[in-house]
Amino acid sequence: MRIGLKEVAAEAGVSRSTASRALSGSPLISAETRAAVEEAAARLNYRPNRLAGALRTRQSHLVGLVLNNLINASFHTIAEVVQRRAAAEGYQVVLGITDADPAREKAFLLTLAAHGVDGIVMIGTGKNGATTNALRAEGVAVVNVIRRPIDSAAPAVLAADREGAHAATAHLLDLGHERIGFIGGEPTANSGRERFAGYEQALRERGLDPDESLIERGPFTPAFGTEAIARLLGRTPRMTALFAANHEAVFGILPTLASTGVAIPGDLSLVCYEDIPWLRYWSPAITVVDNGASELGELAMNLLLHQLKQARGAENGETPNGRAYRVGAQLILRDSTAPRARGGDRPSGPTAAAVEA
Amino acid sequence: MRIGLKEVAAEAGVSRSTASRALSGSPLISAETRAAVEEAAARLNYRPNRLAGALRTRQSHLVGLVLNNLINASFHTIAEVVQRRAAAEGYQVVLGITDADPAREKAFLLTLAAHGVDGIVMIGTGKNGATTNALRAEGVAVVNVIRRPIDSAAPAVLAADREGAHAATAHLLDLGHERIGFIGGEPTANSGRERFAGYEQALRERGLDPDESLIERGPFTPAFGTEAIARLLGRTPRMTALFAANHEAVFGILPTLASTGVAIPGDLSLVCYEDIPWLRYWSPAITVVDNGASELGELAMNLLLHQLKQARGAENGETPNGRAYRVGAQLILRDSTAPRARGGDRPSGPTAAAVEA
DNA sequence: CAACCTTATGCAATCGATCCCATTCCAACT
DNA sequence: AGTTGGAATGGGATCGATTGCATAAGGTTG
Repeated sequence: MRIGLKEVAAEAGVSRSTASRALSGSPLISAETRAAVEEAAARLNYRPNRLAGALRTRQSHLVGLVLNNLINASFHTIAEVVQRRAAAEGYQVVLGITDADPAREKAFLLTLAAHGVDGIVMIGTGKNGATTNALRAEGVAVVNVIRRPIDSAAPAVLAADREGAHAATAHLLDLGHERIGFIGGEPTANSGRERFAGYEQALRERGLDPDESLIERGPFTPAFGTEAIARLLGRTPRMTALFAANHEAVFGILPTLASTGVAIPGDLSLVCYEDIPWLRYWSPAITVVDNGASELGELAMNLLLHQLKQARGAENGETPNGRAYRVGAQLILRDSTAPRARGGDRPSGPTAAAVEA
Repeated sequence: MRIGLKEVAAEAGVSRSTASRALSGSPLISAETRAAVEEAAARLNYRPNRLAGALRTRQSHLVGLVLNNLINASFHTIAEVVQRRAAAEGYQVVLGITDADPAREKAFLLTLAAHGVDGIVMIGTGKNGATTNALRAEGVAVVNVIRRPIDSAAPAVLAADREGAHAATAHLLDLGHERIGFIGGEPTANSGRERFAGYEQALRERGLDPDESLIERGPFTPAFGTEAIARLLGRTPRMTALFAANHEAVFGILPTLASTGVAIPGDLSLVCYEDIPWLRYWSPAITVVDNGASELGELAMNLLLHQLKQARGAENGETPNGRAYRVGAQLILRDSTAPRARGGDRPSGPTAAAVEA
C-alpha cells in the first residue's frame, strides 16, 4: 500500500495535523513528538505526495521552460543551466518545444498554467506577451530570455548581440582590415538585425561604409553558409576578413574554407558568433563572440527564483513591471585573426559589456 | 477570481458532477446540457486544474525524462523527440539531468515519483534498476534507453553499437583496407566496449588480428581525439583507414587531419560514429554510422505510451518483464571513404539491422 | 483555589475535480 | 393503474496534505 501522512501519523501515534507540522518544521511541535514522527516517516519510507500539497498550498515546485528547440547550442546550454539551478532549489523543470510557432507557444503556456507551474522561463517568439501577462496576473512568475515581447511586463534577460557584433568588427578593424565580409541571418530575425547593426556601426565609426558586395544575409542553415562563402570568395577585390554572425551558417562556411585552401588567418581573418567546442578545436582555433548562453540561463533563473520567493511573502500583491538585464557578449581571441599587414600589433583583452537597459 | 468547475456549473445552472461529466465527454449527458456547459465553460474561459484532477484520478499527464546532459547530440536529439511525442499525446515532460551520477539519478527518480509522473524515460547510468523496479510496482511506467540495468524489469530500447561498428569496419575492409585505425571510448563505458567488439569482430572475420599500434581508447573528449590521431599518424606503416568510434574525440580528430594536410579519402579513409550536421557539411562529407537517436527516442515513447494505455485498462495488474528492442545502426556513405588501391569498386547500400533481443 | 496564559495537539474544513450511489423523471409494458 | 427500466442529474465522499480554530494539559499568579 502507498504510505501517506495518515500512515505515518498512526505509526507515530499522533494526528495527521501533528505529523504534518512535525515534518514541515513548524515551531509549535515538541522536540520528542517531532523526533517520533520523523522516525516513523523514515521507518515507513514516507514520501509526501507533492500533488496534494500543491493543490492545497498553490505551490507546485514546477517551473516551465519554453524554447524553440534543443538542437541549437545556445538553447540547450540554457536548458541545462536552468534545469541544474532549478533542481538545486527544489524545483523541477517542465520542458516545452515550440518550433518558434506562436500558436504552439501559447498552447504550451496555457498547459503549463493548468499544471500549476510556479514560474516560467520563456525563450520565446515574442508574440505572446499578452498571454504571459495574464499568467503573471494569476501569480505565475515569468522571465523572458533573449527576446522580450513588446507588450510583456515580465522581466527580461537579453543578449548583447549588437555589442558583440561591434566588438568582433572593431577587433578586425583594429588589425588593419578594411574589406570585412559579413555573413548573417535574415533581417526579420532579431539576432540578424542586431548583429548587422553592430557590424555597420563599427564600420561607420571608422568612417567606412558597408559594402553590399561583402554582405550576405540569409536563413539559419549550413547550406546558406556554403553558398554565401562561395559567393564572397568569388568577388574582387577579395575581403581580407570575415565576420560570420549566422551560427548555423558557420557549419557550411568552415568546411568550404578548408577545402578551397583559404589560409586562416593568412589569407582571411575570421570571427564567428556563438562559442561551441568545435570552434575551439578547429585548426586554427577560431576567434569567437561568446553570447554567454550559460550566463543568460543563470541570470534568468536567479530572477525567477527571486520572484518565487517574493510571491511567498506578499501573496497577490501588485506585480511591478520587470526590468531588463543584458548579458554582455565576450570576444574570445584565438588563432583565426591576424593583422592585415605584417608587423601589426595584436590588441589584447576580451571585450565585455554588462549594461542594464 | 480563478474560474473552477463550480463557477462553470453555476453559470450553466447544473451541478458540479454534471458539469464535470459534460466536459469529460461522458455518454450519460443529454446533448442540450452538454452544449450549455460547454458554452458556459467557453464564456468563463474555464481551464481545468490538472493538479486536482491528477490527485483524484492518479494520472498527472506528466512523464519524466532522465538523462546525463543535453550537450551530447544523441541526448538532446532524443529529448526533442520525446518532448514532441509526449506533447502530441497530451503529456508534459519533466526534465532531469544527472551528470551520470547514480545518486543524483536516484534522487531525481524519487522526486519524479513524488510529483506523480505517469511514466519515465530513462537514459540512465544503469545503477538504479532497483529503484525503477520499485516505481514500476507503484504503477509508474518505465522505459530504459541505450543502457539497461541488469536488475531492471522495465522494457529497454538499445542502440546497436556492435553492429554499427561492425558495419563501419566491414565497409572499410570491403574497400581493400587492412591497416584500419580505431579511436574509441574507454572500455569501462558501454559504447566503448561494444564498438570495439564490433571492430574486432569484423577484422577477425577476415582473418585479421587487431593491431595494438593502431588502437587508441580513451575519454570522451576532443582533447583525447587530438592526441590519439597525432599518435596514430606517427606510427609506421601508416594506417590507410580510420574508424573514429568516440564521438567527442571526432571534434579533435577532424581539425587535426585538416591542418596536417592528410587528404581524405586520398591518404586516409574515414568513418565516424554518430551523425551530426557538421559531418555532413564537412569537406569532404564524412561517412558515418548513425546510431538512430531519433528512432531511439521515438520507439521509447511508443513503448511508454503503450504502457500508459495498458495501465488505464488494467489498473494494478501484474507488470510483466519488459522486452528489449534494438534500433539498428545505419552506415551512411558519403565522401570520406575510398578504395585503397585505384580502380576498386565501391560497395553500395547502407547496412541496417533491426533485431529484437 | 480560581482565573489565566502558554504550549502542544486534534478536529475538521479546504484546495478542485472525479465518480459512486441515490434519486428523479418519463416512457413502456403487463 | 401499477410496475419496471432506462436516461439524466444531483449529493457527497474522496484523493493527500495543509492550516485556522478549538481545546487539553501544565504552569503561574493574585
